[in-house]
Formats: sequence, structure tokens, C-alpha cells
Amino acid sequence: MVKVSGAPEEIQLSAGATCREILFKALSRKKLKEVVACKCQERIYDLTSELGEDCSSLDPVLLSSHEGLKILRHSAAHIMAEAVKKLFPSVKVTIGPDIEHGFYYDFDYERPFTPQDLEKIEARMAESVSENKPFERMVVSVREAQKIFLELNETFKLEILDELDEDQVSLYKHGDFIDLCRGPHLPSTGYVKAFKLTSVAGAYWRGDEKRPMLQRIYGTAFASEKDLKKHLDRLEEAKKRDHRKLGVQLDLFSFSDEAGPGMPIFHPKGALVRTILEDFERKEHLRRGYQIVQGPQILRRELWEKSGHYDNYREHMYFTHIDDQVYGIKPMNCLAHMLIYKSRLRSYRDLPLRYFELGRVHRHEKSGVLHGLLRVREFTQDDAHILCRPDQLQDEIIGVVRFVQDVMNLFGFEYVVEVSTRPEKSIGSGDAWEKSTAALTRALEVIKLPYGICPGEGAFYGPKIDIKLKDALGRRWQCATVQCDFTLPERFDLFYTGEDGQKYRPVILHRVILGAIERFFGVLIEHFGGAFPTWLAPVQARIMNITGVQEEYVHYCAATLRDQGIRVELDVRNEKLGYKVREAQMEKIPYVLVAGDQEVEKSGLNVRMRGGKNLGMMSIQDVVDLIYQDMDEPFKKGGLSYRYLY
RNA sequence: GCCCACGUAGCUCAGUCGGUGGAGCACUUCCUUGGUAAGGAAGAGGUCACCGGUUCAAAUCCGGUCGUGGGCUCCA
Repeated sequence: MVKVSGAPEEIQLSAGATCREILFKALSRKKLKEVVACKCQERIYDLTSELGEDCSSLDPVLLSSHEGLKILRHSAAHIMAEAVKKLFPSVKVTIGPDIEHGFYYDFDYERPFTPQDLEKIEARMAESVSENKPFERMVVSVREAQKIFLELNETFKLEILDELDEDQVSLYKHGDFIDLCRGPHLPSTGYVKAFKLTSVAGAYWRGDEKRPMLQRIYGTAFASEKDLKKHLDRLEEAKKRDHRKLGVQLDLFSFSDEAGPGMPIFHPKGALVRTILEDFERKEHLRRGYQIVQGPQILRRELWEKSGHYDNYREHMYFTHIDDQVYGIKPMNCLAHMLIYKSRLRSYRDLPLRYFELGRVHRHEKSGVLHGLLRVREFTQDDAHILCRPDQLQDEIIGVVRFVQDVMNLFGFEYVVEVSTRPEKSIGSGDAWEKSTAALTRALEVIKLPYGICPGEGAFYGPKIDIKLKDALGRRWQCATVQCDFTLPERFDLFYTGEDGQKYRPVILHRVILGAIERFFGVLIEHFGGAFPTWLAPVQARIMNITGVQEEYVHYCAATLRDQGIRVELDVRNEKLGYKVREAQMEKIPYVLVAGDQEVEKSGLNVRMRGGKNLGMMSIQDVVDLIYQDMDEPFKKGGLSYRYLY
């Protein structure tokens, strides 16, 4: 017997029955139309699959569900591959999975696809959809599959087959297009009601830059035109939040061809926001037992050799010469911190030592990866190195992760946590890697923070916990990170004197909270859509007069607010009030303070909040208190306390 | 670094078949003194990213360089 969720009774399971047959008995015709696959014990099957005897409960997978959408997109990728093969018979197909917001398929072809090609492919796909061809699943031996793909001259498929361990593989066929594929797929092509090809891009075969460059076509597909339109509208919305666009509009920062790519230039308002962020960080670090330090911008090459950077990180470094000496411009801040530790003997009583530096680093990032403020060549890290005894490691990691949580909550960020393990190019013993990886995961388990694992993604000197934030388009960017390092203490021969008078090696944690101020600022702009919370807003209030009569009064008001640390601007231009209000609104200034004759008479200001809400007239001191309260609000939740005043 | 697309005024964008470059906003001046998202008029503003080629003639066609965008790879 099989229990089908959503059906009133259990269904008799006859040998060789397919999912479709069982669902046919269990569900209404109307509901059945929405079903594209079924799920049994966390595995998803095609409707045409036969159910095993052990299947006791069956979940229909609806087209509108997350899983249904993935199947739809994967099938759309097949339909695209079919269309491409028809239009360009000499292409070779490779792989084509569904991805977060759509799908792609990589092709090997003698020339790149043009936007015009995409239109033709889309038209061909539409034909295939209207023919409503069934997807057929076939299970064959690897040998048979090899024969088929050899005949089709699909060499990439043969390569995949060679690497498979299984004896049997599944093939999917719709019309005359056949593909090696695990599935599952839609019952037929007609289910793909709404799709759009979005872009072409180069992509290396198997993501390896030494292998051939393939042509990747990206597309997206939805269960209905309405959903597709909603998605495209969301993309349009996201563009408005793009930090590069807002950076120009709000006059926060710029890039200049003359200065060079990846070199951000902070304008007064952007520089003020980051100054506040940095000021907050300095105070918060001091509060949490860190010590502020500062190292030089360039250090001798020999020191980079000693640390291992010269061997492992050289291609990302810039070098310069002083007299006959080669100096490396720092891409990381650790070196000087090591020297501070070494500058005197350390006792076990001194540990942990937490050295904090807002360190400006330079890294030679490949030209193709630069991206607004989110990837630049010069940036400032809120970097710290914690030197501690092995028995303190656990608590220190927990302290850092808690710090990250507090700060992310302050801004209201959602984040993803990942543990990255040993990469191919790395230094240190296997034992040290294992120990430090375990220390990281154990810390996350202690504070019950869910995490994923990224195999081989660690830094060359140790494993790490990464905390990633999303930008307006949902792309993930690494911000906070905690990295274990058992090798730097050895390379620098760091030690402390233990209780017994013997020498012991300290352990190092490299860690950042915001990560790079530049990147964090970029993500922050997108997170708030440019409307910074009052404590961070470069201009907190704009004061404006209605006519020239009140000009002297608004100058007085501005001076009064400024005296109490409020960041105010004055707008006394000969313009109508509506015009001045509109401008302040577009600049996303939290408070508009208006003075007309009534306000002058009563020594008050009329308060309009960002977004349009009008609070009416208040005394000047009440306005100051209101803004103070607004500045303090985000900190109350987390038990933090901070106010930037000048 | 690799693949594709793009580069016109401070910003957003027109510019046909190759024939001495346009609009809106912003800016300056003048008029207007107006109560919560754009009052009116006039003016100024460009080596069409840069270099080279084809042509009687190039923003426009071709090549190169630089930069930007979307990906790949890499990473905070």
C-alpha cells in the first residue's frame, strides 16, 4: 500500500506501477495537471518511473513548488540544447543544470553565439514547447551509452561517461534530442510555459582555465508568464539598488580611468559614512578586548618570503624598490602583527593578545573580476590577529563569531556561513589542518549556527569560516571570515613561556568582521537601497526655509543642531518648498526640517521624515532628541551602544 | 587573465544610408517669495574613451589600446 500525500486513502501498489498510475488513482484530474514528478524517501522520480516495492509514501511534486521549478528549468535547458543542436548541428553539448534563478547550458562551438542567435534559439525552443513532446527516460549500460554518444560525436559526454563509476546510466530523450542526464524531467516540453534566454558568456570546461572555453547560454524559466514577468521586474528593481548607480546618484564614491581600475575614490559623503563605520569598529574592538595597532604599508621582500606569501601569494602582490631593496606592498596585515608579538617575550598570562588594525591592503586582482566596490584592488580590512594558547582557541573562535552575529544583527543582514577546507596549494601539516578545521566546526556547533562546507576553498595557510552577504541581485560576497593558522607561528618562531617555564607555540586566528570596508559599504548601500539608518547617514537632516524671510532663522537652527553633533545641511536656495523637499527626499536624507513664519514665531521646526511622514512642528531641542533617539535605536536590540558625534 | 556586449555633455539617453553633434535633468543668470516629490525665461556646456587605418569626408566602417558591464577562473 502507498500513502499519497493529499489523497484520502492509501492506494494498492501493484508490481511495475509507475508514479503516474498511482497518482492517477489518488488525485483529482485538476490536481494531476499540476504534478510534474513525485518524491519518495527524499528522492525525486519522473512520473514515468516505476516505483520500488519499498515505497510506502509518495509526495507529488507540483510545478509551482521549489523542486518543480528546478525540474522545469532543467528541462528548459534540455529544450535549449535541442534548439541549439538543430540550428547549429556541429555544436557539441556538455552540461546544462538548473541554477538559482534559471538555468544554463554550455556548448562547444567554433564561434561565440550572438544576441541574434539567442533570438533564433528562443524561437526554436518555442516550437519545441508547442509540439509538447514527451521526455522519455531510458536506462542503458555505460557501454551502450558510449556507443550512442560516439555516434553522435559528443566527445564531452564521452568524457563524462569515462569518469562515471556506475554500470548503468540514464538518458533522456525528447523529440530527436538525446542527453546523458540523471533527471528527473517534466512529463513533456509543453509544461515550459514561460522562458527567456538572458545572456551568453564564456565558461571553461569543468571550470578549469586550462581547458577549452565553452559558450554558456543563460536563461530562466517559470511556470507562468506572470511569474516570469515578476522575476524580470524584480531584476529591474534590483538595478535601482545597485551600489554603483547609487554611488553616483548620492555622490558617495567614484572610479576614474585616470586613477586606474579597482581604485575607489571616496567623495565627502561616502568618506563620512566609512569614517563612522570605522569609528564604530575601533570603539567596539576596544570594548571587546582588542588592541589597536598599525603596521607599515610596505615591507621588505625577505619578510614576505618568511611568511610564505612570496611563494603562495606573489601573483597578487605589488612590489616596489627602495635603493637596492625590494619591498612588497602589503596584501594582508599579518606581518607587522607578528613583529609586534615578537618584540618582547610573552608569558602564557599575556594571552590571548588581540591585535586590531584597520589595514589598507593592495591586491592585484585579475582585471575581469573587478566589480564596483565589491571587488577592488585597494581596500581596508577591519583586520585582527588573535594570538592565543591552543586551549583558548575554541573560546576565541566563539568570541569572533558572536562579534560577527552582533554586527550583522545591527545592520539587519541575513548571511550564509561556510567552512572552507584545505586547498591544493597550501602549507602546513595534515594534522594541523585537521585540528584547526575541527576547532572551527566545533565552535559553530557550540553556538548552534548552521553552516555549509566548501571543500578545498580554504586559505593557503589554514581553514576558515566565511560569512557571506548577498547583494541586490542575490550574488554572495564574502565579508566576515575567521581563519585558523598553525603555520605562521612556526615560520616566525613565535612562542610564549608556559607555567612550567618551557617554550610553547601560540595559535593564530586571522579574522575580519566587516571584511573589507569598501565591499561592506557596497553591500550596505544595496541592503538599504541608499537610505542609510540615521546613525550612518552622511546627512541626517536638511533644514530649509520657505521664503527668504526665514533665512537668518534657519542658519541659527542649523548651528544649534550642529553644535549638538547632528549632521545637518542647509537649503536656503530661492526655490519652492516642494522642489527642495523633493531633492532632499531623492538624496534619502532621514529628516527634512522646514521653517516658515509660524516656526520662526514659535522657535520650532516642522519635521518631515524620509518617506513622507510629517510629524508637525517641534521645538529645536525636541528635534535633536528625536534624532538622537533614532540614532540609538539599532544598537538597543543587541545591547551595544554607539553614537558618532563631532 | 579568458569569452561576449558596451563606451556620445556632470547624469539618463537620441543620433537613419559615412556629409562639421541633439533632448531631458543638473549647472549659471534673470524673473518669481512660493507650506512638504519638479514655477518661468535665457545662457553656458562635447577632441563623440584613446591611438591608428579606409575614405574627398568617420561619432558612424576596420584594427589596436584603455575602461565599464554580464559570466568563467580567483577572492575580502
